Amino acid sequence: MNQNTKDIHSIFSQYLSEQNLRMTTQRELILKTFCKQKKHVTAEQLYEILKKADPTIGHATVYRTMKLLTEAGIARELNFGEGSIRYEPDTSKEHHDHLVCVKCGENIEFLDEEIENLQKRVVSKYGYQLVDHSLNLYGICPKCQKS
Amino acid sequence: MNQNTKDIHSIFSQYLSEQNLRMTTQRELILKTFCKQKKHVTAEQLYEILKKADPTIGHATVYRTMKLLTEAGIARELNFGEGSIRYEPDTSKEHHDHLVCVKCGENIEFLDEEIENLQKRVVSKYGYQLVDHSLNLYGICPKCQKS
DNA sequence: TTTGATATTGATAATGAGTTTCATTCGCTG
DNA sequence: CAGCGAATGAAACTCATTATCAATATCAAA
Repeated sequence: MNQNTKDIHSIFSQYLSEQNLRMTTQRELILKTFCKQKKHVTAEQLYEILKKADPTIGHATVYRTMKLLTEAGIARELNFGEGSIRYEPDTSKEHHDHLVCVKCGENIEFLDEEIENLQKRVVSKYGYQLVDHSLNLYGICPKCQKS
Repeated sequence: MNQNTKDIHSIFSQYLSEQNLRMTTQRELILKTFCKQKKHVTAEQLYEILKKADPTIGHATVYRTMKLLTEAGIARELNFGEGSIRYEPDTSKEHHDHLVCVKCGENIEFLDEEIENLQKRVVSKYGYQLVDHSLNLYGICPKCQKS
Protein backbone atom coordinates (compact mmCIF):
# COMPACT_ATOMS: atom_id res chain seq x y z
CA MET A 1 0.00 0.00 0.00
CA ASN A 2 1.74 3.12 -1.18
CA GLN A 3 1.28 6.70 -0.10
CA ASN A 4 -1.30 7.34 -2.74
CA THR A 5 -3.47 4.44 -1.67
CA LYS A 6 -3.19 5.59 1.91
CA ASP A 7 -4.43 9.04 0.97
CA ILE A 8 -7.35 7.61 -0.89
CA HIS A 9 -8.17 5.40 2.04
CA SER A 10 -8.47 8.39 4.32
CA ILE A 11 -10.52 10.27 1.75
CA PHE A 12 -12.95 7.34 1.67
CA SER A 13 -13.00 7.06 5.48
CA GLN A 14 -13.75 10.71 5.78
CA TYR A 15 -16.49 10.55 3.19
CA LEU A 16 -18.07 7.60 4.96
CA SER A 17 -18.05 9.22 8.37
CA GLU A 18 -19.50 12.41 6.91
CA GLN A 19 -22.39 10.32 5.63
CA ASN A 20 -22.70 8.38 8.88
CA LEU A 21 -21.56 5.26 7.08
CA ARG A 22 -18.97 2.79 8.26
CA MET A 23 -15.62 1.61 7.02
CA THR A 24 -15.67 -2.17 6.77
CA THR A 25 -13.16 -4.82 5.80
CA GLN A 26 -15.06 -5.40 2.56
CA ARG A 27 -14.98 -1.75 1.62
CA GLU A 28 -11.29 -1.58 2.41
CA LEU A 29 -10.58 -4.59 0.23
CA ILE A 30 -12.65 -3.29 -2.65
CA LEU A 31 -10.99 0.12 -2.50
CA LYS A 32 -7.51 -1.41 -2.37
CA THR A 33 -8.22 -3.80 -5.22
CA PHE A 34 -9.84 -1.17 -7.38
CA CYS A 35 -6.85 1.15 -6.99
CA LYS A 36 -4.48 -1.59 -8.09
CA GLN A 37 -6.19 -2.06 -11.45
CA LYS A 38 -4.36 -0.76 -14.46
CA LYS A 39 -7.38 -0.78 -16.75
CA HIS A 40 -10.91 0.49 -16.51
CA VAL A 41 -12.90 -2.32 -14.92
CA THR A 42 -16.57 -3.11 -14.71
CA ALA A 43 -18.12 -3.96 -11.35
CA GLU A 44 -18.44 -7.53 -12.54
CA GLN A 45 -14.78 -7.80 -13.47
CA LEU A 46 -13.78 -6.36 -10.14
CA TYR A 47 -16.03 -8.86 -8.41
CA GLU A 48 -14.24 -11.73 -10.15
CA ILE A 49 -10.88 -10.39 -9.06
CA LEU A 50 -12.08 -9.82 -5.50
CA LYS A 51 -13.39 -13.34 -5.16
CA LYS A 52 -9.83 -14.62 -5.31
CA ALA A 53 -8.89 -12.59 -2.25
CA ASP A 54 -12.18 -13.17 -0.44
CA PRO A 55 -14.41 -15.89 -1.86
CA THR A 56 -17.24 -14.92 0.46
CA ILE A 57 -17.58 -11.40 -0.89
CA GLY A 58 -20.97 -10.62 -2.31
CA HIS A 59 -21.94 -9.43 -5.68
CA ALA A 60 -24.12 -6.65 -4.38
CA THR A 61 -21.42 -5.35 -2.06
CA VAL A 62 -19.13 -4.64 -4.97
CA TYR A 63 -21.80 -2.76 -6.88
CA ARG A 64 -22.80 -0.83 -3.76
CA THR A 65 -19.23 0.07 -2.94
CA MET A 66 -18.40 1.25 -6.45
CA LYS A 67 -21.38 3.56 -6.19
CA LEU A 68 -20.00 4.90 -2.92
CA LEU A 69 -16.53 5.36 -4.37
CA THR A 70 -18.09 7.35 -7.18
CA GLU A 71 -19.98 9.55 -4.76
CA ALA A 72 -16.82 10.04 -2.74
CA GLY A 73 -15.03 11.27 -5.86
CA ILE A 74 -12.60 8.36 -5.83
CA ALA A 75 -13.96 6.54 -8.87
CA ARG A 76 -15.54 7.85 -12.05
CA GLU A 77 -18.11 6.07 -14.17
CA LEU A 78 -17.37 5.55 -17.86
CA ASN A 79 -19.96 4.55 -20.39
CA PHE A 80 -18.59 3.36 -23.70
CA GLY A 81 -21.96 2.00 -24.78
CA GLU A 82 -20.96 -1.57 -24.03
CA GLY A 83 -23.95 -2.21 -21.82
CA SER A 84 -22.03 -2.02 -18.58
CA ILE A 85 -20.34 0.73 -16.65
CA ARG A 86 -16.60 0.86 -16.32
CA TYR A 87 -14.79 2.61 -13.52
CA GLU A 88 -11.60 4.57 -13.55
CA PRO A 89 -9.77 6.11 -10.62
CA ASP A 90 -10.70 9.74 -10.24
CA THR A 91 -7.35 10.55 -8.68
CA SER A 92 -6.15 12.61 -11.55
CA LYS A 93 -7.14 16.15 -10.79
CA GLU A 94 -7.30 16.76 -14.51
CA HIS A 95 -10.44 15.76 -16.29
CA HIS A 96 -9.91 13.92 -19.55
CA ASP A 97 -11.79 12.30 -22.40
CA HIS A 98 -11.34 8.91 -24.07
CA LEU A 99 -10.23 7.61 -27.42
CA VAL A 100 -11.26 3.98 -27.68
CA CYS A 101 -10.27 1.40 -30.27
CA VAL A 102 -13.40 -0.38 -31.42
CA LYS A 103 -11.43 -3.49 -32.37
CA CYS A 104 -9.18 -4.20 -29.39
CA GLY A 105 -10.58 -1.87 -26.75
CA GLU A 106 -7.31 -0.04 -26.29
CA ASN A 107 -7.98 3.17 -24.57
CA ILE A 108 -6.21 6.49 -24.64
CA GLU A 109 -6.97 9.32 -22.30
CA PHE A 110 -6.54 12.78 -23.67
CA LEU A 111 -7.25 16.31 -22.71
CA ASP A 112 -7.74 19.11 -25.16
CA GLU A 113 -8.14 22.50 -23.56
CA GLU A 114 -9.55 24.01 -26.71
CA ILE A 115 -12.30 21.42 -26.91
CA GLU A 116 -13.10 21.94 -23.25
CA ASN A 117 -13.41 25.67 -23.73
CA LEU A 118 -15.54 25.33 -26.82
CA GLN A 119 -17.88 23.05 -24.91
CA LYS A 120 -18.32 25.70 -22.24
CA ARG A 121 -19.07 28.20 -24.96
CA VAL A 122 -21.81 26.00 -26.40
CA VAL A 123 -23.38 25.42 -23.01
CA SER A 124 -23.47 29.07 -22.07
CA LYS A 125 -24.79 30.01 -25.49
CA TYR A 126 -27.97 28.10 -24.64
CA GLY A 127 -28.11 29.43 -21.08
CA TYR A 128 -27.37 26.05 -19.58
CA GLN A 129 -25.37 25.44 -16.45
CA LEU A 130 -22.80 22.73 -17.17
CA VAL A 131 -23.00 19.71 -14.87
CA ASP A 132 -21.02 17.10 -16.72
CA HIS A 133 -20.02 16.00 -20.15
CA SER A 134 -18.76 12.95 -21.93
CA LEU A 135 -16.74 12.89 -25.08
CA ASN A 136 -15.77 9.53 -26.47
CA LEU A 137 -13.97 9.12 -29.75
CA TYR A 138 -14.17 5.69 -31.33
CA GLY A 139 -11.64 4.63 -33.87
CA ILE A 140 -9.24 1.97 -34.99
CA CYS A 141 -5.82 2.03 -33.39
CA PRO A 142 -2.65 1.87 -35.49
CA LYS A 143 -2.03 -1.76 -34.51
CA CYS A 144 -5.49 -2.90 -35.56
CA GLN A 145 -5.31 -0.95 -38.80
CA LYS A 146 -2.48 -3.21 -39.91
CA SER A 147 -4.30 -6.46 -39.27
CA MET B 1 -47.57 10.88 -45.11
CA ASN B 2 -45.50 13.69 -46.51
CA GLN B 3 -42.87 13.62 -49.18
CA ASN B 4 -40.14 13.11 -46.66
CA THR B 5 -41.76 10.04 -45.21
CA LYS B 6 -42.28 8.65 -48.69
CA ASP B 7 -38.60 9.04 -49.46
CA ILE B 8 -37.62 7.29 -46.29
CA HIS B 9 -40.04 4.51 -47.05
CA SER B 10 -38.34 3.82 -50.34
CA ILE B 11 -34.92 4.02 -48.75
CA PHE B 12 -36.01 1.34 -46.31
CA SER B 13 -37.59 -0.78 -49.04
CA GLN B 14 -34.44 -0.62 -51.03
CA TYR B 15 -32.27 -1.50 -48.07
CA LEU B 16 -34.47 -4.48 -47.29
CA SER B 17 -34.42 -5.86 -50.80
CA GLU B 18 -30.66 -5.41 -50.97
CA GLN B 19 -30.43 -7.64 -47.91
CA ASN B 20 -33.00 -10.09 -49.22
CA LEU B 21 -35.38 -9.03 -46.50
CA ARG B 22 -39.05 -8.19 -46.89
CA MET B 23 -41.16 -5.13 -46.36
CA THR B 24 -44.03 -6.04 -44.06
CA THR B 25 -47.02 -4.22 -42.63
CA GLN B 26 -45.36 -4.18 -39.21
CA ARG B 27 -42.17 -2.66 -40.55
CA GLU B 28 -44.16 -0.06 -42.43
CA LEU B 29 -46.10 0.87 -39.33
CA ILE B 30 -42.99 1.08 -37.18
CA LEU B 31 -41.19 3.23 -39.72
CA LYS B 32 -44.17 5.57 -40.10
CA THR B 33 -44.68 5.89 -36.37
CA PHE B 34 -41.01 6.42 -35.66
CA CYS B 35 -40.83 9.24 -38.21
CA LYS B 36 -43.77 10.98 -36.60
CA GLN B 37 -42.08 11.28 -33.21
CA LYS B 38 -40.88 14.71 -32.20
CA LYS B 39 -38.60 13.47 -29.45
CA HIS B 40 -35.92 10.85 -29.21
CA VAL B 41 -37.70 7.67 -28.23
CA THR B 42 -36.57 4.39 -26.77
CA ALA B 43 -37.69 1.14 -28.39
CA GLU B 44 -39.88 0.54 -25.37
CA GLN B 45 -41.61 3.91 -25.70
CA LEU B 46 -42.17 3.34 -29.37
CA TYR B 47 -43.65 -0.07 -28.60
CA GLU B 48 -46.15 1.53 -26.23
CA ILE B 49 -47.17 4.02 -28.91
CA LEU B 50 -47.41 1.32 -31.56
CA LYS B 51 -49.65 -0.86 -29.44
CA LYS B 52 -52.38 1.76 -29.76
CA ALA B 53 -52.36 1.42 -33.52
CA ASP B 54 -51.83 -2.33 -33.53
CA PRO B 55 -52.36 -4.11 -30.22
CA THR B 56 -51.01 -7.35 -31.63
CA ILE B 57 -47.59 -5.98 -32.41
CA GLY B 58 -44.75 -7.72 -30.65
CA HIS B 59 -42.09 -6.41 -28.43
CA ALA B 60 -39.31 -8.14 -30.31
CA THR B 61 -40.48 -6.85 -33.65
CA VAL B 62 -40.00 -3.26 -32.55
CA TYR B 63 -36.49 -3.94 -31.29
CA ARG B 64 -35.64 -5.88 -34.41
CA THR B 65 -36.98 -3.19 -36.69
CA MET B 66 -35.19 -0.34 -34.93
CA LYS B 67 -31.99 -2.27 -35.44
CA LEU B 68 -32.79 -2.55 -39.13
CA LEU B 69 -33.60 1.14 -39.40
CA THR B 70 -30.25 1.91 -37.84
CA GLU B 71 -28.45 -0.32 -40.31
CA ALA B 72 -30.37 1.29 -43.14
CA GLY B 73 -29.16 4.72 -42.03
CA ILE B 74 -32.68 5.89 -41.20
CA ALA B 75 -32.34 5.95 -37.43
CA ARG B 76 -29.40 6.75 -35.22
CA GLU B 77 -28.74 5.33 -31.77
CA LEU B 78 -28.22 7.75 -28.88
CA ASN B 79 -26.81 6.75 -25.54
CA PHE B 80 -27.28 9.30 -22.78
CA GLY B 81 -26.26 6.81 -20.12
CA GLU B 82 -29.85 6.24 -19.03
CA GLY B 83 -29.57 2.49 -19.43
CA SER B 84 -31.57 2.37 -22.63
CA ILE B 85 -30.94 3.43 -26.19
CA ARG B 86 -32.85 6.30 -27.73
CA TYR B 87 -33.36 6.71 -31.44
CA GLU B 88 -33.40 9.83 -33.53
CA PRO B 89 -34.14 10.14 -37.22
CA ASP B 90 -30.95 10.16 -39.19
CA THR B 91 -32.51 12.29 -41.89
CA SER B 92 -30.51 15.36 -41.09
CA LYS B 93 -27.49 15.19 -43.30
CA GLU B 94 -25.58 17.18 -40.71
CA HIS B 95 -24.14 15.30 -37.81
CA HIS B 96 -24.73 16.95 -34.45
CA ASP B 97 -24.10 16.52 -30.74
CA HIS B 98 -26.46 16.84 -27.78
CA LEU B 99 -26.92 19.13 -24.84
CA VAL B 100 -29.22 17.45 -22.34
CA CYS B 101 -30.88 18.92 -19.26
CA VAL B 102 -30.33 16.51 -16.37
CA LYS B 103 -33.46 17.73 -14.60
CA CYS B 104 -36.16 17.76 -17.27
CA GLY B 105 -34.50 15.90 -20.10
CA GLU B 106 -34.84 18.77 -22.55
CA ASN B 107 -32.55 18.17 -25.40
CA ILE B 108 -30.76 20.57 -27.71
CA GLU B 109 -28.93 19.52 -30.81
CA PHE B 110 -25.91 21.54 -31.73
CA LEU B 111 -23.05 21.44 -34.12
CA ASP B 112 -19.75 23.13 -33.57
CA GLU B 113 -17.39 22.89 -36.47
CA GLU B 114 -14.42 23.86 -34.37
CA ILE B 115 -15.05 21.04 -31.91
CA GLU B 116 -15.44 18.59 -34.78
CA ASN B 117 -12.15 19.64 -36.27
CA LEU B 118 -10.32 19.49 -32.98
CA GLN B 119 -11.61 15.97 -32.48
CA LYS B 120 -10.15 14.93 -35.80
CA ARG B 121 -6.87 16.48 -34.77
CA VAL B 122 -6.80 14.46 -31.57
CA VAL B 123 -7.58 11.22 -33.37
CA SER B 124 -4.92 11.65 -36.00
CA LYS B 125 -2.40 12.71 -33.39
CA TYR B 126 -2.60 9.19 -31.96
CA GLY B 127 -2.64 7.53 -35.37
CA TYR B 128 -6.22 6.35 -35.01
CA GLN B 129 -8.73 6.10 -37.78
CA LEU B 130 -11.95 7.79 -36.66
CA VAL B 131 -15.02 5.56 -36.79
CA ASP B 132 -17.50 7.40 -34.64
CA HIS B 133 -17.74 9.75 -31.74
CA SER B 134 -20.21 10.85 -29.14
CA LEU B 135 -20.24 14.15 -27.34
CA ASN B 136 -22.92 14.74 -24.79
CA LEU B 137 -23.05 17.81 -22.60
CA TYR B 138 -25.15 17.54 -19.47
CA GLY B 139 -26.41 20.63 -17.75
CA ILE B 140 -29.35 22.40 -16.22
CA CYS B 141 -31.54 24.29 -18.63
CA PRO B 142 -32.56 27.92 -17.97
CA LYS B 143 -36.09 26.87 -16.98
CA CYS B 144 -34.91 24.34 -14.40
CA GLN B 145 -32.34 26.76 -13.00
CA LYS B 146 -35.16 29.01 -11.85
CA SER B 147 -37.08 26.31 -9.98
C1' DT C 1 -16.14 -4.72 27.64
C1' DT C 2 -20.53 -5.05 27.06
C1' DT C 3 -24.47 -3.28 25.04
C1' DG C 4 -27.51 -1.61 21.84
C1' DA C 5 -28.85 1.00 17.86
C1' DT C 6 -28.18 0.70 13.25
C1' DA C 7 -25.29 0.17 9.16
C1' DT C 8 -23.64 -3.67 6.35
C1' DT C 9 -23.44 -7.96 4.37
C1' DG C 10 -24.43 -11.91 1.23
C1' DA C 11 -27.96 -14.81 -0.68
C1' DT C 12 -31.51 -14.49 -3.42
C1' DA C 13 -35.30 -12.57 -5.80
C1' DA C 14 -36.57 -8.99 -8.76
C1' DT C 15 -36.10 -5.61 -12.38
C1' DG C 16 -35.49 -3.71 -17.00
C1' DA C 17 -33.49 -3.57 -21.49
C1' DG C 18 -32.69 -6.27 -24.99
C1' DT C 19 -32.15 -10.96 -27.48
C1' DT C 20 -33.14 -15.72 -28.70
C1' DT C 21 -36.11 -19.53 -29.69
C1' DC C 22 -39.62 -21.62 -32.02
C1' DA C 23 -43.98 -22.82 -33.88
C1' DT C 24 -47.05 -20.38 -36.76
C1' DT C 25 -48.01 -17.16 -40.37
C1' DC C 26 -46.92 -14.22 -44.23
C1' DG C 27 -44.85 -12.57 -48.72
C1' DC C 28 -43.10 -13.57 -52.91
C1' DT C 29 -41.63 -16.27 -56.87
C1' DG C 30 -42.37 -19.77 -59.89
C1' DC D 1 -51.92 -21.45 -55.75
C1' DA D 2 -47.85 -24.12 -53.92
C1' DG D 3 -43.87 -23.92 -51.49
C1' DC D 4 -39.85 -21.94 -49.38
C1' DG D 5 -37.77 -18.92 -46.66
C1' DA D 6 -38.42 -14.65 -44.06
C1' DA D 7 -41.06 -12.49 -40.32
C1' DT D 8 -43.92 -12.50 -36.43
C1' DG D 9 -45.46 -12.81 -31.48
C1' DA D 10 -45.20 -15.22 -27.21
C1' DA D 11 -42.42 -16.59 -23.99
C1' DA D 12 -38.12 -17.92 -22.20
C1' DC D 13 -33.69 -16.26 -21.60
C1' DT D 14 -29.37 -12.97 -20.90
C1' DC D 15 -26.94 -9.69 -18.59
C1' DA D 16 -26.20 -5.75 -15.65
C1' DT D 17 -27.87 -3.88 -11.85
C1' DT D 18 -30.97 -3.12 -7.78
C1' DA D 19 -34.06 -4.35 -3.94
C1' DT D 20 -35.25 -7.31 -0.04
C1' DC D 21 -34.26 -9.26 4.18
C1' DA D 22 -32.50 -12.02 7.88
C1' DA D 23 -28.10 -12.48 9.97
C1' DT D 24 -23.92 -10.07 11.26
C1' DA D 25 -20.58 -6.42 12.14
C1' DT D 26 -19.41 -1.55 13.78
C1' DC D 27 -18.95 1.90 16.87
C1' DA D 28 -20.33 5.10 20.40
C1' DA D 29 -21.90 5.21 24.91
C1' DA D 30 -22.39 3.22 29.37
